[in-house]
Amino acid sequence: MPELPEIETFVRELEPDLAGRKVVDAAVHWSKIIAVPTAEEFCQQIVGEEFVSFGRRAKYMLLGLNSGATLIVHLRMTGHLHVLPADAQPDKHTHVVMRLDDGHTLHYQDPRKFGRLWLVGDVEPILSKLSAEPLSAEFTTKWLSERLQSRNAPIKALLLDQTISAGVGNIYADEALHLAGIHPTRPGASLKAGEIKKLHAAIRIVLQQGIAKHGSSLGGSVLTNYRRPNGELGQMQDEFQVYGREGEPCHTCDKPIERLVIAQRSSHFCGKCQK
DNA sequence: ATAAGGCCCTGACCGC
DNA sequence: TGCGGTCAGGGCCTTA
Repeated sequence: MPELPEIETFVRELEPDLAGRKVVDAAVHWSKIIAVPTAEEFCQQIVGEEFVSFGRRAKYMLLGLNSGATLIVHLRMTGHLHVLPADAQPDKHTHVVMRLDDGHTLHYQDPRKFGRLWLVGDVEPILSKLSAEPLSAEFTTKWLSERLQSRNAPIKALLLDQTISAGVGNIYADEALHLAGIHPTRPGASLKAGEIKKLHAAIRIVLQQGIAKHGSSLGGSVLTNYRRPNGELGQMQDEFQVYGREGEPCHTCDKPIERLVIAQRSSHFCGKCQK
């Protein structure tokens, strides 16, 4: 599923194709995919806009437009944004089509229909609750420590909380906990200072590795939930130590990787390396 | 305030 | 081969 590294890859690789392009026509085929404004207003307002800046906040793509408005895209589970030739036919999972002034079209596809698009003048109301960017200087060990203290929920659940570690999802949470040697069921408040320091470092390391590997791609079907904008697969899945490896030997100690459901999400961990 | 559970969706997968 | 049931899962909402 697309998490911070996947979204970062998306934004970086979309920029060369979208920078300076103007939207000349837009159609929405499934209206709920537009969170703000209405689908009709979206189609009217996006026409004439030019893509001028490309950013990311946590798992949100921020596509800046020449009017000052921002097109925010969240891919959730199975969303894709692709720049395609003009004659590319929308398939049954294509919910938004934007025709560009250079003859290409921008398609938003999403089999699960969980993703959302916002077209707004002010991004703040949508992004205001997010924690600091985990790769920024603002995200310190102290910052993380303050948000874990007095929390009794399992650390795995807390890492998925976007007000604690923004941009971290199920995969990178499992990988970070393994790298830090921390068991996913540990209550947040039970972590010692040294463990939080290790966890803080581990979050940054796995996210940076994910970006370097252009994200992770899983599955081999239409639900292959992440591809780079050019259709290529990411490479991070080859580096996983625990995620999706239930029953396979831990690369460190050979003990089979275990799986447990925590906060309605599957968690993968090594019972020997993670205390 | 925190924590837990439900909901949105539908392709994949399993058992019969 | 076909059918029904179950699962996955991010973020938001409701409930306790």
